[in-house]
Order: sequence, then C-alpha cells, then structure tokens
Amino acid sequence: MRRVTIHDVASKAGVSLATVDRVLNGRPGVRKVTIDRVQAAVRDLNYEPDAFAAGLAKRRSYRLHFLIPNGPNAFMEDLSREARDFAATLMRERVSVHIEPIDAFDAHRVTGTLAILDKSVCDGVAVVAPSFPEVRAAIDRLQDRGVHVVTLVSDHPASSRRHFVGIDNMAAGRVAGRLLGRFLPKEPAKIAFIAGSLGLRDHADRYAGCTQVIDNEFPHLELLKVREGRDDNGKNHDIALKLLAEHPDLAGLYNIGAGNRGLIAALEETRRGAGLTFIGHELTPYTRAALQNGTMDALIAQDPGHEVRSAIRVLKALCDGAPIVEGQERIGIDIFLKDNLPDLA
Amino acid sequence: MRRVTIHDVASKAGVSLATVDRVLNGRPGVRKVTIDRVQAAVRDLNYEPDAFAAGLAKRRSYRLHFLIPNGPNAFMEDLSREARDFAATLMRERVSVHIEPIDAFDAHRVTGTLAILDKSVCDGVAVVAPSFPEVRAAIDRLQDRGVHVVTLVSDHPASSRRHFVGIDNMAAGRVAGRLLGRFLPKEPAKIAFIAGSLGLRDHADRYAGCTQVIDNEFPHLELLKVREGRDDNGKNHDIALKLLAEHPDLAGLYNIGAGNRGLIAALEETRRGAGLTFIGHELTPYTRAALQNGTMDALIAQDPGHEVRSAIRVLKALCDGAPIVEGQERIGIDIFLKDNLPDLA
DNA sequence: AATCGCTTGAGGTGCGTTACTCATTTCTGG
DNA sequence: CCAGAAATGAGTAACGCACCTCAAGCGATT
Repeated sequence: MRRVTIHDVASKAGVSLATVDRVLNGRPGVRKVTIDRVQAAVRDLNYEPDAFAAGLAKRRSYRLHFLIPNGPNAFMEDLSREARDFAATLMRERVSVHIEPIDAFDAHRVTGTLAILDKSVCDGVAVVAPSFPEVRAAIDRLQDRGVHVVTLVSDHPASSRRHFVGIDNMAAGRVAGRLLGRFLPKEPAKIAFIAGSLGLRDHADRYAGCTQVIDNEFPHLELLKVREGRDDNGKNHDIALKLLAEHPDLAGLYNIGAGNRGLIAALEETRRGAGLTFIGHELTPYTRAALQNGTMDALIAQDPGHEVRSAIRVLKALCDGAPIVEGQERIGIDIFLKDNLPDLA
Repeated sequence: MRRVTIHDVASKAGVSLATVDRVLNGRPGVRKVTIDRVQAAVRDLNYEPDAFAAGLAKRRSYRLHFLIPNGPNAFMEDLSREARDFAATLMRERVSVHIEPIDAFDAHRVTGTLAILDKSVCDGVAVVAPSFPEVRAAIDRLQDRGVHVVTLVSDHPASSRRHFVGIDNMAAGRVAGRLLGRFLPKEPAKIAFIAGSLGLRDHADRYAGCTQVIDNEFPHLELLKVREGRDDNGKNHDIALKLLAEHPDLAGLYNIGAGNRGLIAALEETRRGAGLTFIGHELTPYTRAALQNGTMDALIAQDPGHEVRSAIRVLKALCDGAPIVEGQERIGIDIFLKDNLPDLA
C-alpha cells in the first residue's frame, strides 16, 4: 500500500509534475480544463499531500505568543505552566511558544504589547485579557497585520479574533444556579454571591446565568446582592465573615470568581463549612481540599491544559489554513464533586 | 533563529555526522566517551530532531485498527463516526484507521479477530470489549507480537494493554450516588437501579460506586435491587413500567447502562417523569431531549470524540516510542444538566 | 610487524514536497 | 499564417534526517 504521491496524480492526469504543483498550490498559468483534470485525478486517487514532506519543504514554523495575566492567580499559573509543558513536546514540530506575562488590569499596557507584535516576530497570538474596548481594537489591528489571534478564557466577541478558547460562562452560571437550587431543600433560604468584579465580562455572565435559573426555577430562594472582592483572598475572607455574621441563616454561597481560599478559611474558622452549600470555580489545591472535606459542595472548572493545547492547535491550523476540528476544540464545563476529582498529576 | 540541526551538533561535539547519527539512533560502534560528548552537545544546543524531516525519512506510517461493538447503540456509533472523522483529517500524517465492527458479546469471535492481527498488517489496536479472560489473553498475545494495544471505554486491567482510554466508572457511579443523594430531599425514599448486566465490569463498577456513596452518606435512601435489562430499550421500558406500578412512591432512578430511551418513554407515558429524579449515562438525542424537558435530571457522560482522538494519539506515541502527555489523555467524567448541554454539532 | 577488531570519517541516496527557472508547445487574434 | 501570449513540460535545489557503504585510523595481540 504505497502512498499516493504527486507523481501518481501527474501520470493519472496526463500532465507534468509542474502542472500538478501549480494546481495544488494555486499558482497561476493553468487552463481551466487542465485544473479540472488534475483535480479529478486527485479525487480518483484519493491523494492527500504528505504532511511530513510538505512541512519540511515549506520551512514552516509556528511562532506563537501567549499573553497571560501575571499575579498570584493559581489558574493563570496553571495556564502558563501547561503552555510551557506542551510547547516543550511540540518543539520538534516547529512550534515555539513565547509566554508574555501581562498586567491584565492595565488595558494600556496590554494594547501596547499587542501593538508591537507583527508578522515578522510571530505567527499567532493567544490572549487572555478583560474586554476593554481598546484591547478589542488592538486585536483587530493585529489581525489586519496578518497575525492570527485567538482569545483565551475571556472572550472579546466583538473583535475579529478568529476563535475563542474557553467556556460558556453564562452556562457555567446556570449550572451553579441549578446545583444550588437542587442541593438546597425546597424551602425559602438565602443565597450570597461574591464576585471579583461584575465589570469583568465572565463574572457578569456567570452571575446572569445563575440568577436566571434561580429566578425561573427556584423562586423560593432569596438572592442577596453581590459583593465584589477583586478576586482577593484577604478581601473575600473579610466579606465572608461579615456575611456570616449578618445572615446566621445563610444557606448557600456562590463565588463567581477567584479567591476561594479566603472564603474557605472564613467558613472553616467559623465552623459554618458543613452547613452551607458552597459552590465556586476552578480546581486548585485549596478548592480540592475544601471539596474533599465538605467545605465546598461543587466546583465548576475549566481545564487549563485543555485550553492551552486547544489554543495551540487552533493557531497552528489557522497558520496552515487547515480546518478546525470543532468537537476537539470545544471546552467543556467541568463539574467536580468530591467523587470525581482527578488524581493529582 | 535557524533551527539547530545534526550538523550543528556534529561540529559542536567535534565529530562527524555519521557519529552523531549513530549516537542519536542508538546504532553500535561508538565509544562511551564519544557518546557522552555528542549527548552533551545535544543538551548544550538544545537540539530536537525535526519531526517533519524524521517522519519523511523514516517512511513511518501508523496503521491502526479499532474494534468497536456493532449493534444499535448510539454511543458505539458515535465512537465509530468520530474515529472515521478524525482519521480523515489525519490521513496526511500517515495515520490510517480501520474500523472493525465486532460482536462484543461473542468473546470467541473477538479473540479470533485479535488473533489474526499482526505487525505486518497493523501497528496499533484499540479495542472496546467486555472483559472476558480469553479476550485478555488475546490482547497479551497481540502485544507480544509487537502490536500496541489500548483498551477503550471498557478496561482489561489485568492484561498487558499499554493504556486505558476511558473514564473511572467507579467514580462515575459515585457521582450518580451523590447527585441522587443531594437532589432528593433528606428523608426516606426509594431508589431503583437498572443495569445492562452486572456481569459487565463497567456496570458493576458504577453500581459499586453509587451504592458506596449512598450507603455512607445518604443512609436514609432505600436501594431497590438492580434489574438487568441488557441495555435493551424494549426490556427497559417494561422494567420501568413494572417498577413504577410496584412502587408508586419511587423517588429516584439510576440507569447504569444504555437503553435510556425505553425508560424515558415509560416515564413520559406514565407522566412520572417530572416527579422522579432520574440519572443516566451518555449523551444521545434522546437523553438530551429528556434532560431538556425535565424527564431526566442529570447525565453522566464520556466524550466519544475525545476518547477516539486520545486513543489515536496514544497509539501514535507508542509507535514512535514518544512520551504520552498524561493530562491530555485523561478522560473526564462529564456531568450534563439541562444548563450545560453542548450545542449540537 | 602483521593482523584483527573496534571506532570514526566521508559521502551518498532517498523520503515527497515546495518553489523556482528556462525551454518548449499550444493557442489566439489580427 | 505568424507574432506574441498563454500554457505546459522538464528539471533542479532545498528541506533535515535515516540509513547505508566503504575506507581509514587506532591500539592491542600474537
């Protein structure tokens, strides 16, 4: 079962190798009828160009840049680590990944970083940044300069980014809402929300999804107004203590953003962990432990490894002009209970 | 930023190309000290062989066989379809996938199919089959003949298969148990189980996981004895009708295996769908609809597309002697509520 | 000193493309 | 029918590596 090569296509179509090459690579100077003959031969023989040979001859390389927020955020650190790890195994496939830490809350710096990128330095960019209008504009300009851009974790739907790698945060919020609604008894009870900031699109989406489900399907639950803790453990800790003091009958808690560690500490100090249904996001050593000991009841997560690998695959496909395997690139909303925690890597 | 090639390694180490080649490919006839010199140069220069060039020169090809149960099982059909789809996009990377439908309940035929396979016909095999001892033996012999084997969906832990691609069914069962326990009110209630057959390892595992969690953490729930429906819609339909008649106060239902369609029909005919907490496995058009209209309350699933792609990646890596990216190949237990159903492809 | 075995160097070929160049043939309009 | 343009053929270098052969260098053994 020899491979079908351009030679076979050429002889089948009764033309020379040069002509086959012209057709296959869209070079000019071939009559319509000849093009058709060659394409017919390609179909008949089921010819597929050999990726190894093509890659070698094309001298292709994929220089990718990842812009990832710095700061003491376990999830972002996981993203960076996974990107580094995966890049190491992909070096031999000519994929080089440069990780650029950015200050996500400084839109000006982010756009500056995007502005200096260029086709001569990189072929694709994956960026995780809050959706400020100026960032959107910078993404558009970068695309215009011929660099492929995908958004990661947090989308910029209005931009011309070619793809979004991340979860549907509205759906994630709905899941949180339903879990709260079904985990709690069918009787009036109070639920508290803590977010990093409702100015962040993903936090706002989650909040909207959650309240939508609860309002529609669990109207007996009373929703306290959202407190914003800037994803900071210290702030969240204080917020939680105050909440627990103000509402001794608090039944549920949904942390929309990061900073679970502060909340966990507060619940455990006050021994309110077991009685309260507490749902949060992202799997970290702290949330894992809290799930195991019962302080947390469910975790809604996205797999940073999956996201990074998906972003790299998508960018590579964009560079090659190859199609994207949709099913492969859909990032699922992971729901963890204490029963299905993955083993530690 | 030119690529580092063997030429660079050779001159750095002060040896010839031939020697570098001998070292890199483990050919004999090189002194220890020379080997060390070359390896030091490889490390210093951070040399990685070019996958494109190597693949081309090696004339590598990956002939993979997938043995997948036939019959009217939506999940198995999804597996086959995904394998075909992914194989199409991988043809140019010299991966060819042959899908062999098997009668999973006829162990003799399965072993026969495995027995005729050989290094001359295929490089790797992915097999989904119930764990009969003779199948295990056939897998071992196939491995001995130099063909890499991975088990898919259903594991044969005692065999010498190189890898298992699938979920932890014990954990899946525990998830079902916890969801039942938390979705139902904290008061005595009856729960029914339906399985295909407890002789199937995955069904037995799920059952064990589920009862373990309920016995330990939700002892107020009464577990009715398991009914076996052979994963057949018709049988399951009858079983459900009988169950509902015998237990007008039935509160929960867990379908451990396939055949959800029959159960859904029974629940909807008798209008018991809404009042009952019903949990099952695998996402199909029927379970999707049931989740949306409230007949089902949660779905525990595994992504067949992910599994197939993982199996192919793993087999390819085994053929290349390359390392496996653990995180990438871990198959998660998907939990679907009506809120996080993926869009239809 | 001749011999043997081990180690190393030098060099070539093929893998299937891409991306050229330069002839040569075929077609078209005037 | 012929100039000029368009289409095609023929061939080549390069990509980086795997795999092979042949010869030369070296030290130790007899």
